[in-house]
Amino acid sequence: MPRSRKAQKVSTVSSLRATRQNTVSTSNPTFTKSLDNAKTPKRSIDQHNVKKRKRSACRPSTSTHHVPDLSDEDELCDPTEVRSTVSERREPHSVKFNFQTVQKSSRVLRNHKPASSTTTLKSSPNKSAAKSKYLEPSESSDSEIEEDSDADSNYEEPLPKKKKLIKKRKTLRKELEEEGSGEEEDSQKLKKKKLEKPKKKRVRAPAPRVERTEHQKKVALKTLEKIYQQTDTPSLPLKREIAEVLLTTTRNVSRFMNYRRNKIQNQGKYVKVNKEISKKLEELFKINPNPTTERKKEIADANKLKLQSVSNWFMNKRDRLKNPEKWEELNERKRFLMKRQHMKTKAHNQLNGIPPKVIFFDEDQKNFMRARFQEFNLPTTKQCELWGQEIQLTGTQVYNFIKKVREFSRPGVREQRNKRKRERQKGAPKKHYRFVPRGHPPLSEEEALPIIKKVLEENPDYVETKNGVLMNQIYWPKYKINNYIRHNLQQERKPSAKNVKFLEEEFQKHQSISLSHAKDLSKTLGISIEYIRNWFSTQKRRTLEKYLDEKQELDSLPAQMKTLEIEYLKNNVINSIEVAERIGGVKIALGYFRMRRLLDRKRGKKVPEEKDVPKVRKRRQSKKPSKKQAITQEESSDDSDESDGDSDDSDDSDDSDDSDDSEESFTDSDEWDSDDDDEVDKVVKREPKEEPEDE
DNA sequence: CGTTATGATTTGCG
DNA sequence: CGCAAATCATAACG
Repeated sequence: MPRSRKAQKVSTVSSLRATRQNTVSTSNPTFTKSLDNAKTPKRSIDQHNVKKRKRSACRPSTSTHHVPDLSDEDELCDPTEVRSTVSERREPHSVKFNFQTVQKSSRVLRNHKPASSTTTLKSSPNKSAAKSKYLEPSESSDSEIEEDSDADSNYEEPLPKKKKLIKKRKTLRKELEEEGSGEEEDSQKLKKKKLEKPKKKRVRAPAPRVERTEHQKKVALKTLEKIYQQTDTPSLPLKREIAEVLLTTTRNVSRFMNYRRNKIQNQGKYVKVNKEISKKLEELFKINPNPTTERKKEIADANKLKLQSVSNWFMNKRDRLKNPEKWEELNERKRFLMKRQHMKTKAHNQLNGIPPKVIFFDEDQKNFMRARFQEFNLPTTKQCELWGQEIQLTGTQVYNFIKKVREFSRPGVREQRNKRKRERQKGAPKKHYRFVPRGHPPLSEEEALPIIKKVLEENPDYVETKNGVLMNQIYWPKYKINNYIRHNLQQERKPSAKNVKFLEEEFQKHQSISLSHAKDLSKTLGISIEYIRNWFSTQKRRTLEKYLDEKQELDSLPAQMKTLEIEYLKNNVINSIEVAERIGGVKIALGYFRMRRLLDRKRGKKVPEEKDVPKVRKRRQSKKPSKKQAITQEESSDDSDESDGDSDDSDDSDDSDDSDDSEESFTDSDEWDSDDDDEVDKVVKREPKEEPEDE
C-alpha cells in the first residue's frame, strides 16, 4: 500500500510540474522563486482591482454573469465521467482526475480570470513569451509593480527574510493607496511616519486575495477532491503547486486535505438530530451559545453526535439567530438560481432532442402501489421509501403515485378533471394559478409597501393565500408576502412565557376558541388573532397526540375533549347531527372526529376513510344559514382545487407538465381547529366542490 | 413537486 | 485552531 501511494504521489507531482511547465514556462523556477516573484505581484494587482468586487461578488447580478461559464465546464472536466466515490454529491459532474484535467483547469483558470465580469485585469498579451517570470498570464508585470520592488529598497523594517518581503509589500501597497497617485518621496514620508508613530502597531492591509469566479471555485474543488483521491497527504511543495494552479493558498489546500481526512474519521454524513436531542441542544444553547471545545465534546458524546456536528449545530444556530432576514434573501436567490438552472437544462435538452424523461411504471409496480394504498391511505414518506425499495422505485415516486391515486379516489375528482380538459380542448383558457404570479417582475419593496398597507388596513389579519389579493398586485411569491407582513407589519406573534401559561389555562377551559374570543385574547395579550387560533389548534393536536402516544387516561383530557373522546371510542364516525350536537356542536364534533381518525390512521389503526364517513352535514337550506352564508363566501370563495391535471389515467408517472396538483396544501390536516360556531364553514371546505354539476 | 428547515462545507480572519 | 459568514446540500413538510 504505502508503496503504491508513494508512486502515485510522485506521479502527481511530476505531472503537476509538467503541467505548469507546459502552460506557463519552459524554465524550471524554484519554489521560492515562484512564490516570491509570481505571487506577490499578482496579488497586489488583484487587490487593486478586486476590492470593490468583494461585495458584489455574492449578489445575484454578478453571479448571473458567472453562470454561463458553466457551459465550458463540460469542456473542462468531462474527459471521463466517473462515479466519484466520496464526495459525489458535491459534484454536479464528477470528473476523473487526470493530469490533463489539471492541466486544462490550470489553463482555464488562468484564462478565465480576465473574463470574470467586473475584473479590469488586462488579459495578458504576453502569453506567448516564455517569460522568465513564472507569472500568471494575466498579470503582465506592470510598471507599478516594478516600482514596488524598487521602493522596497527604501523601506526598512527588521523582519525575517521572507515575511519581510511580503509584509513589506502589503504595507507599501497600503501607503501607496492612501496617497493616491501623488507619491514622490515615499521614503521621506515613510520615515516621517515611522518617527511619529513609534511603529507600535502596524495596521494590517486588507488581505490581498485572488478572487475566483464561481466556476473557478468549482473546478478547484473538484480538482482537489481528485487529488485527494490519489494522495491524501500531499507534500508541501506539491501543495504549493496545487495552490498556485488553483489560484488559492497553500494553507487552504492543507485545510481541504485536513478536513477531508477528518471527515472520513468522523464517518460524518448528513446527520439529522432528532427532536429530543434538538431540544436538549436548545436548552444548552440558551445557557451558553458558545461552549468551549471541551464542552462541545462532552455534549457530542452525551448525545452520540460527532464533535463536528455539534460545532456545526451551534454555529448554525448562532448564525441563524442573528439575521433572519438575510435568510430570506438567500433563499430567494437560491430559488432563482435553481429555476434558471432548471430552465437551462430544459432548453438544453430540447436543443439536443432529448425528450423530457417520462417514467412509466409497469403493471406490477402499479398494482403493488395500489395495494399499499388500499391498506394505508396516507403512508408516510418513510414508508414509501421502504415500499419503493421493493419495487425499484424511489420513495418520492411511490409517494406521488399514491398521492395521485388518493386524489382520484375522491368522488367527483375524475369527472371534474375530465370536464376541465374538455373545456380546454374547446378553447377555453387554461386556468393557471400558482403561488408565484408570472409574467411580471416583482415590485420593489417601496412600490409594494403602500399596496400591502392598504390591504392590511382593511384586514389586519390578512394572510396571503394562493392567488390571493396581493400576489397579483405586487407579484411577490406568497411566502414572501406573508413573511414580510409578519415580520414588518404585524404585531409580535410569539407570546411570552407568561402568556403561554395564560393560554394554557384558557385551553383547559375550552379547547375550541371562537373568533370573538380569539379577538379578545388577542387584545389582552397583544398577540395576533391568527397566532392564537393557530396555537389552539396545535395545542389540541398536541394534547391528543400525547394522550394517544403515551397511553394516558381519558381523564388527562380537558373536559370538552373528553366528552368527544368518549363518544369516539364508542364509534369512530358520527352518524347523525343529533349526536354531534349533543357532544359539542356539529362543527366541533365533526372536526374532532376527523382529526382523531387521521391520528389513528397514522398510527396504523384501521378506521373508515374520509370518503366513507357518512355525511351529516347540514346543507345550506337548513337552519341558521345567515351566519354561515356570510362567512362562507368570504373564505371558501376561491379555493376550488385548481389542479388542472391532465390525463385520464391516474397512473403514468409524475412530472407531466408544469403547475398542477399539490396546490391546496395548507390547512390540510388541521381541520377541527376552525371550530366554534362563529365561522362555521371551513370544515366543510374540503368537500364543497363535490356537488359536481358536471356538464 | 416546490418550500422550508436544518446540517455541512468552504473561506476569511485573528 | 476556532469562530463567523456565506454557501451548499439534504431531509421533511404541505
